[in-house]
Amino acid sequence: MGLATYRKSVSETKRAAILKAAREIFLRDGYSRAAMAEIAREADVSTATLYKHFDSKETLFAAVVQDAYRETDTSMFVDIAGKSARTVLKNIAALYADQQFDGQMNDLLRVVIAEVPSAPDLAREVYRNSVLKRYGHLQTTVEALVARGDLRPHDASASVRHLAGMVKEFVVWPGLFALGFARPGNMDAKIDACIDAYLKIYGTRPLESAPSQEDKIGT
Amino acid sequence: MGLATYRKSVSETKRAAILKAAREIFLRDGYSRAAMAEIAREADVSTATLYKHFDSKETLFAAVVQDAYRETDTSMFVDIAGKSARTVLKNIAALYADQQFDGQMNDLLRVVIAEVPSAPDLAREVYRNSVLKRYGHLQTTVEALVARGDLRPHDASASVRHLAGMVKEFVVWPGLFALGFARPGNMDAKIDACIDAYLKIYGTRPLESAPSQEDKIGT
Amino acid sequence: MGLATYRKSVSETKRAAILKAAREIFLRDGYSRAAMAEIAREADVSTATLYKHFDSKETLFAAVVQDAYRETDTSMFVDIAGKSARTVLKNIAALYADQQFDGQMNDLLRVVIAEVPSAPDLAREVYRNSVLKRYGHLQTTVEALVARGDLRPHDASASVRHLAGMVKEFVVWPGLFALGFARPGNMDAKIDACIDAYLKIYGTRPLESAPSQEDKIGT
Amino acid sequence: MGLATYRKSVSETKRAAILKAAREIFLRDGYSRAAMAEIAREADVSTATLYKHFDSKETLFAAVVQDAYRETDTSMFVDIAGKSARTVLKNIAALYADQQFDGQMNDLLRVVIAEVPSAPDLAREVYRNSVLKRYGHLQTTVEALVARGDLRPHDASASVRHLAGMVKEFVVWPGLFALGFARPGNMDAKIDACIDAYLKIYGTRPLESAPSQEDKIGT
DNA sequence: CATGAATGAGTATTCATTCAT
DNA sequence: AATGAATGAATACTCATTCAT
Repeated sequence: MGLATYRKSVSETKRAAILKAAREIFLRDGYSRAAMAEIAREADVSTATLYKHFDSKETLFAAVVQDAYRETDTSMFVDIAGKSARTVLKNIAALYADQQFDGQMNDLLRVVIAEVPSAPDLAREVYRNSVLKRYGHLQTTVEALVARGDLRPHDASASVRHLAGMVKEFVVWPGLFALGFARPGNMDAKIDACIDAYLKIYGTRPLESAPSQEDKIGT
Repeated sequence: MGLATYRKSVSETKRAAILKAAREIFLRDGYSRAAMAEIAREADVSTATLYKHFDSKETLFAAVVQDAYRETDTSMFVDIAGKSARTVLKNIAALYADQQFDGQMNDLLRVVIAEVPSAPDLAREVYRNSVLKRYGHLQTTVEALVARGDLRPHDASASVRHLAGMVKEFVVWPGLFALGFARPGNMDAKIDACIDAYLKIYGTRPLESAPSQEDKIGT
Repeated sequence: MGLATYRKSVSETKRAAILKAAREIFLRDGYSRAAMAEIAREADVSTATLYKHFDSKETLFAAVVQDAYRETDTSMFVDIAGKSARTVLKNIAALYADQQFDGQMNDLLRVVIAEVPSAPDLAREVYRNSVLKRYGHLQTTVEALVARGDLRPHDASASVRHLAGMVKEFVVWPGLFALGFARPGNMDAKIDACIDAYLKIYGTRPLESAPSQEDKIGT
Repeated sequence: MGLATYRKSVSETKRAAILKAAREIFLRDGYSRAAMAEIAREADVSTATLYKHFDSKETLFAAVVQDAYRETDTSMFVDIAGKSARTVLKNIAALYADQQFDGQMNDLLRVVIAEVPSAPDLAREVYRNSVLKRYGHLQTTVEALVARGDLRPHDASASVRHLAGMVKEFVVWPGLFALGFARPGNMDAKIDACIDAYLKIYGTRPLESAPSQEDKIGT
């Protein structure tokens, strides 16, 4: 049994190494240009071993994507107790931005989008499990804020998408068009401005602790 | 000269046929999977003729993209005279949506995004000439509405991106994750909701002719 | 008839332009890499016109070669009257060297040799009409020198090849291995040394006007 | 390790088969006309395997050339002890002729020369490692003969090239102009005549064991 | 169980030659 | 007679996947 355990752990190690290498290569080269042989070399395993773990290039890619989203998707629940609506929303947005930038989510998203014609199921799954699931979390939070009286009653399912759309405009969209798009210095101010806009519509208080954001916003 | 004219017209015809076929194949298969031979066959020319017109696969793809954007980018100026802010913004949004859906812009965008690692210049150019240029047009219009007193004075360069972000969330974003994403039936209502949100923040009048949109919005 | 003459002269002009362009391109790129389209462009004619004059690439190449050799092969007769054997042989060798270097003969030779597998007849013809014919001329001259008593009686058909072999070693051989091999500064001294060696064997006089060549020769 | 050894031997076998096939095809068709697919077929491997062993057509060709010269270049040292100058030189010349004819060196040389425009480095290397190196060996031998008193003191670096030039005239030169030029029956007599000429200039003894070569020489 | 050599189908690109005007 | 656009066959090279050891 000790042997079996040992073997299993070795196997798991290799699997992790393959996933790491594959992520790197897929992100750098895109799906089509990524070569299985290079992934194997980078992971320091033989191609045969690679195929022992993942049936095909497609399977491997799907695993890379799942793996990347597994790290992120649960972490967006926040405790609203003792925090203003603004603070809560800012925290969530900051978390989201962190994930996009630090986890190379934009690069990954780009590859997933690229493979829509040949892997439509994967893209749909990513959309559901990542995009829509986040909206769900956000909506739950927003509804809690409404219940607490920090936000006016409204259709939260629509408002969260408005908010998300505004934030993505700065956090995701430019990253789709450039490799390695990094967090600009004024990112926080831009996100603040989105939340301000949101609170102007749905907030119950005049403009709680509103920073004079208008002068900070430029391009 | 008759000969030259004849040849030119034949050549133009073939060029157009190639572009059409290339667009179709690129949109269907993505860049990497698209085969020059198939494009040639679809355009009913030989591969050599194809290469007479376009130096390489990359060049051809760039031409397809330019071609697609040429059809759209000039058409977003609207006359605001005699129209309410809401009407003006709705018209622009509708125009944008039309372009995205009818011109297969989402599919094209996906392919451009896919090629960021290998054709970063093309992507940057698309981002500039298409995305940013549209924001410029929209900003001009918004500033005119401000000048007319329909909107409150504000940083229009930021607000147009907020508006665009909200609209894209419904018009573009889902289209990146699915082949042939078509305009959903409730698209107009969703766009209306975005504009309502925008006018709630920047509008000068209470809520001019506001439709009760909230009950129409679901998923 | 005036018209016919005009046309003919135009045609001849074009033919000459094609030959000139073809020679240039063939010498620069070799046979296989030379492109008919580029030759036509360089000659400022259409490809169709090119094919009107020369049936095929092979035909054109053969014509280029014939043309090149036509300019040179008749000019090696020299008048021995009033000149020493040394002077006569030096003149001939100098003439030969001039032809090889100025007429780009080495480059041409290289292309002919390259095409032996696909154009054996052409190579054989070049060998006969150029190499062997020159030997014939040289032999005639040598026999005249023998008759005059400047050289000892011997098998001139063999001796001329020995002389030619020695000279080629310096004049032709290195040129086959390098593009654009130019006449080195010490070429004359090297040729003199070959002729000295020749005269040591076949000369009748001790060493008529022998320059102390040994110190000049190095590599 | 048994596995590694096995694989290595299989790999070496394939590599050798590829080199053999490539040599054959290159010699037969020349560089440009030779097709990698045909070489692979002839070697009974897939094209991919071929490319595993040799990065490109150029690399393969260079390897073929190196391989051919590796077989020959070390073998030209001869022991002069107890042999007359004539015998020594004859042995060397015979060795050289054997290499040229048996090793298909003339055919190979032709292909190398053909590729001068596109692979100048390879040609230069062949010239240095093969042509010039041989001259060096020959010069060493000649200087030993001078030291022993069999040849008169002279500039050996020049004289060996004269000798080589004379021999090449018969052994190499015609072979460049015809595919599969084989050793003619009178080759030995022709080579003898070259050595006779050489000894007439540089030999110290009247004409040791001189065969009456003059009647044997024709064309 | 791991290996890495071998596969063969697939692709972008070139070029000698023809033909409708 | 001259044009130059069009052809289609040919070719170097790549890569996901398999299999004998």
